[in-house]
Amino acid sequence: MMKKKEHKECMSALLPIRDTLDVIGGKWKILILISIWEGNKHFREIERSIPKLSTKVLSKELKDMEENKLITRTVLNGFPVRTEYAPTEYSKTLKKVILELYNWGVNHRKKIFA
Amino acid sequence: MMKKKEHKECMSALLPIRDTLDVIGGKWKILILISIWEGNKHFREIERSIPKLSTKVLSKELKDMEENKLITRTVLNGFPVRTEYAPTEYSKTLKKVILELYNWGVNHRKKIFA
DNA sequence: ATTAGTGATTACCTTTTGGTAACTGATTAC
DNA sequence: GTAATCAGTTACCAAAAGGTAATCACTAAT
Repeated sequence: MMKKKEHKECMSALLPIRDTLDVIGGKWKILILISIWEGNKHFREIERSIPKLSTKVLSKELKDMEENKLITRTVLNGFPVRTEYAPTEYSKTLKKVILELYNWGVNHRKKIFA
Repeated sequence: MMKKKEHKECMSALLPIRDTLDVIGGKWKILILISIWEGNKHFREIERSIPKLSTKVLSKELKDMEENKLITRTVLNGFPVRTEYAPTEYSKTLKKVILELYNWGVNHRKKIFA
């Protein structure tokens, strides 16, 4: 009988972390969220507030964020059809997380470029 | 003269967040870090502790993590050349961040699948 | 010399992601 | 009817990420 090599499995409890990273990870999601928090409401407004962000990606990300209940989408009838995006109360629960990411990042820059 | 459409720019202060996500984002980095925190020291050990992780990706991620001072790499001479990976004290500063990601993720699962 | 184990690297291919630009459809001002 | 604006969508292509398998260098036992 071969003795099986020992190594510790460590996959449990990883799903929630993965979930969070799916929601706020990637290049644009936090930027878009912050843009909306800052008061940008309309598609073009958000688009213009984030250099290099394409309509295609914005469109996709907004859908994701709506599914994740971070924003609401309301279509207003009238002169040029306008859509209003607004942050949910729930989205604010991310502020603590984002602050942690920010703080660690600030410190890390110091550490790495020291 | 056209009046320029107003929209709030919001790019400042985003770099540190991006930095943090570069360090811990992606599919594998947190898993690898946790594996090493759990006590796995050697390449094969880490590899086997994380199903579906390929040598190529592990190799790349370990390099990144060394650059970011999250782990140390020591080559030990002797019967089959062994390399030991160990977590740095500095890596532990990530625990708070990861805990926040975890907590938010747990709550988010409840929110979304409710 | 051959075989085996460890820690990788490389070449090759597939999948995913992202960017560009054109286009739709609605409405209103001219 | 023409142009312009808003909110997207679609088709097409390019770049990045990821997976598989083969290979390499080193050592040690046989």
